[in-house]
Order: sequence, then structure tokens, then C-alpha cells
Amino acid sequence: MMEIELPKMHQSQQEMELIDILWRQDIDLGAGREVFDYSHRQKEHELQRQRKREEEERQQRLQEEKKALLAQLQLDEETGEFVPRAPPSSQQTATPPEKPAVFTEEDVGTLSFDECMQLLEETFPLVETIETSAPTLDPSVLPAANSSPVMMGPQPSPLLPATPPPQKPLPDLEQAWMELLSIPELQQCLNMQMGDVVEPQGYSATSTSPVAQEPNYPFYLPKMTDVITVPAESVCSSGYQSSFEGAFAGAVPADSPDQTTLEAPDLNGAFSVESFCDMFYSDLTDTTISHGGSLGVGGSEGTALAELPEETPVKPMDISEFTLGEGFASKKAEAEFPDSDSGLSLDASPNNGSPEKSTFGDGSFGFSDSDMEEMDSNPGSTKSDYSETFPLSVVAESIQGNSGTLRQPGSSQDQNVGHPKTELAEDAGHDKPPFTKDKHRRRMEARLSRDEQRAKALQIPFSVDLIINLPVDDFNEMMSKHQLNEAQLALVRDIRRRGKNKVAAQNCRKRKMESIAGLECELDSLREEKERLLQERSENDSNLRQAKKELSSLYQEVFSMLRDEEGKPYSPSEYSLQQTSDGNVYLVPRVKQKTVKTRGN
DNA sequence: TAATTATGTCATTCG
DNA sequence: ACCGAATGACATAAT
Repeated sequence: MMEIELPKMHQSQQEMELIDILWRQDIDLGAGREVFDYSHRQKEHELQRQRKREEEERQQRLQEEKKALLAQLQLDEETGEFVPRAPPSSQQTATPPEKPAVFTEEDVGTLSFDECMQLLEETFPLVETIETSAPTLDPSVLPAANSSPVMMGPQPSPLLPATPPPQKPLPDLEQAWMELLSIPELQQCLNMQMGDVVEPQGYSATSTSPVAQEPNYPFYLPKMTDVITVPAESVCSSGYQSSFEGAFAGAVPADSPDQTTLEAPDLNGAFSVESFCDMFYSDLTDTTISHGGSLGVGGSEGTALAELPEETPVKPMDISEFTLGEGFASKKAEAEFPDSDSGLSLDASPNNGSPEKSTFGDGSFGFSDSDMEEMDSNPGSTKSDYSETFPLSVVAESIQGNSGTLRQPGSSQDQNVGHPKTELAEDAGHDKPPFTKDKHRRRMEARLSRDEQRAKALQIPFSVDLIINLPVDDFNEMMSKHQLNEAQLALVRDIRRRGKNKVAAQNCRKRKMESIAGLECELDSLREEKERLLQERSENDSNLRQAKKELSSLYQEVFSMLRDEEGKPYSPSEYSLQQTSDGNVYLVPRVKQKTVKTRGN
């Protein structure tokens, strides 16, 4: 997108690096590096071809050797780190050797790959051994489930189940496999290898390192450049094959109907990436999804596989995304924000002319902050220009911090791995409007970095963060150390003011919300108290009524017991009983107010 | 398309 | 008087 133009505009090394980063992200979208730097890419292609050839040769040698003696394969592979790597170009080839490489490195004392192979050969007839590869998949799952939890790794599991059922039902082979598996040593060997294979992938999926592409070869960690250079096909193959090949070299080939008769070594060499992918995906598409593994997702888009390789190398984190195919576009978007840091490029419109920006970038101090504002406010063009002009992010100082946070989007991808299915479903749907949320994010990011853009435009030598967060003294000191023109000073002051005010506004709103929440809470408590008091009052009223009632009955009882000198009862209308503070009760005439002392307490 | 929400910014006030 | 924080009001973008 926007970034594409950058290289042309800025040739500084730093920017080139940034471009690289962007490209890695954009690669997901399907943007070829050539877009950014054609010559560079060509070089990479050449390198790739060379590597491919080398690896192919190596693989051939290995195969021959393997035929002769598997044991040697181990040694060879270990010595040659690239052997495992071979899969990228001709993925298949590496499969058998890979196991040994991984296995042998870590397990010296345990059963060697060669031994395992021998066991297999013993168990199965020569020709079938190869065919068994397909059935192997089925059994492969079993051992994993039984003994090693590692097997549960997202990638292997989906693969395994997918291949076996559709390809070939070979009951005999399965039985044989079961028998083989029953051998504890073999189990151990397989498990370990699976573990090796799976774990790295799982790890890689989350990590940003390119390793993800090459899960099978933990030792082989291609540099970013290497990864990029790897041809799309090679990557694709490596990504997938490596995942299970390590565990069951023969399995994959077996899937392909044509190659059933081939021997394991041949298979490796003969296998073309495309065929492999086709076979694989055709199967996977149906079955894998349930696994939720990244691979399963990929299955949805079998056709896209060819494209995968290109994109995958750049994005280490998601093997799962392979399958997405179209979904890549969306992923691109995600990836973009992260790095695009300023995310300025987001709004970039095709129309945007870079030239104007260049003037900007030159640091035309002419425009003040207010001017900048106007430009920002300007709907399409100006803003986009901005973004284009400084897509790469802010000042070098701030870059690190920002980029760190921004890259977390990578984490988002990681999440994708976690929930590939949903993501994929969404992504796969639309190629053209790949991201709505992305847009939002981008804009948000662009917004955040507005001041950063301005700072970049005026070539402010400080990071925005620094400008905003530095204590007054330090800030003044920093300013004094640099000679800034008026526009720069004004901008720095504005940035600091706005930045602080922004934080203050956020705090203020936060406080306000908290205050509201507190008031609501207080309101609730007051309501509760009111309720309680009302209930209490009603209880008191009822008690009071009861007391009055009892008192009245007592009064009447006492009063009725009183008699005058003649032994007649007093009339309640003429007398009443009253108790004084001292506790004495008197019979008081109601009218005359004449008191007669009846008795004392 | 209008209403709502979130956020940034400015102007002003307060300590 | 100055500075920074706090806050009301407004603008803008997104939902």
C-alpha cells in the first residue's frame, strides 16, 4: 500500500529497514517484495535458487545413501544443517532424513532413526513400506495420543487425521503399524520425534521468529532475509511437510495416489511441492478444521497453498494462517498496524502523491501547529499524505518503544493461531474489504501518532514520548541542548501540552467515571439503607401499636378494679389514671383536675 | 441518517 | 506570576 512508495522517497538505510519490516508484514497481504525493492528481491530469488539446487543435490545424495544405509543418513544430515532445510525447495526429500537429524541430536542413548527404519523394514515388505506411509498417519496419531502429549500439537494432529482416511484404507498396513507401535523402543523414537517436530512449531506459531516456517528444524533458523528469499513453493512445502515429515517421512507421499509404489527416498525427491500441497489440502480441507489447529484452518483454502509460501516466510507466527489464502489479506492488515506504528499508511489513498510529502519531510518549518491541524482536518488527501510521508513511525528514539507495543499485533496473530477458525472464516470471506477493525485500529494509530507525524515533519530530534513525559527540568535541559527554530519550539510545546492534556483528560474522565460509579454505588447503599430504615420503622410502628394495645388493656383492667368509698367503680369518662415521673399512679378527675392519691409505689 | 460513544483538543479554572 | 493539573466544552471519528 502506502509503504510501497517509501523506498523511492527515502533511501536512507533506516528507512530501508523499516521498509523491510513493513514488507514482511505486507507480505501476508500478498504484496511481493519486488513492490518495495525489485533488485533486492531478485537477488534473493537467485539465492533461493542456488540454495534450492544445493539442497536438491544434497537430498539426492542423501537418498542414495539412505538406500545404501540409513544409518549414514543420520550422520550426513547432522553434519549438514541444510539437509532438513532441503524441504523448502523439495520438501519431500527431507522427510526421512529430518527425523534423524532432530532425533539424533537430542537422543543419543535412545533408539536411533536408523534402527527404527530397520524395524519398519523388517515389519513390512520393501515396496509396501513406502505405501505404508499413508497408513502411518493413522497410527501416528495413536502413538501420540497414547504416550506423548506433545503430539497434540495443532499442526501434526490435523495433518495426520486428514491424510489417512481418504487416501487409502490399508487395514493390513495399519495392523502392521500397530504392531510396530507396540514396540516400546519404536514408540519412544516416534514420540520423541513428534515431540521435536511439534513443539517447535507450536512455539514458532506464537513467536515472531521465522522458525515457524521451518518447525522441523529447530537448529536451522533462517534469517529474515533467508526466509524472504525462499521461494514461495519451497516455503509452503517446508512449512507443511516439515511439520509431519519429521514424524513420519513416508506418510505424506503415501497420500498421493501416484506415488504409492515409490520408495521413501524417491518420494522425497520426486515430490513436488504442488502435488504435495494439493494432496494434502484436498484431504485436509474436509477433516482438519475440527482440530482447530492452524493447519486445519488452512485447509479451508486449498487452492491458496501455492501463495502461502510467499507470505508465510514473512510471518513466522502463523503456520495456521497458511491455509487462509485470501485471508492473508486481512492478516496483512493486522500485521500492518503493528509495525506501521504510526499506521499512517492506513488511510493512504492511491491518489496520494508522495512528492508533497517529501517537501514535508524536508522539514518545511513554515507551517505552525495550527497549520498542521488544518491539514489533518482536511479529509482525505492531506491526512493521507501525512501518513505516507511518515509511515515508518516517529523519531528514532520513540520508534523502539512504539514498535514494541505496536508489534503486539503480532500477538494478535498469535491469537489467530489460537482461534484460527473464526478468524479464517471472517477473513476468507472478503478480499477487498479485508479489514474493518483494522481500519479502525489504523486510524486510531494514525491519530495517536499525529503529533509524532508532526514532529517527524519538523524533524524534531526528540521522541514524542520524551517531549511529553520528561520532567520540566529535564525537558528544558533537553530543549536547551538543541537549537530549534520557532516552529519546532512551538510544535514541541504544543506536543507537550497536548500530550499532557490528553493524559489529563483521560485521567479526568477516568476519575469522572469512577466518581459516577462511586456515586451510583453510594446511591445503591443509600437506597438499601432507606429500605432498611423503612422496614425498621414499620416494625417499630407495629411494636408500638402492640404496646399501646397491651397498655390499654392493662389500663382498663386496673381502672376497672378501682372502687370509690361506696364500692362503686369509677366512671372512665370522669377519671383517668396517670403516672408521674416518680412512678406513682394517680386517679385524676378528667374535668376537675382534682387528684386523688389511690396508691403509691 | 441520527444517536451514541470514545477520544483528542482547547480554553479556562484551580491549587 | 507562572506552571501543571483538572475540567467543561467542543470536534471528530467510529459504532
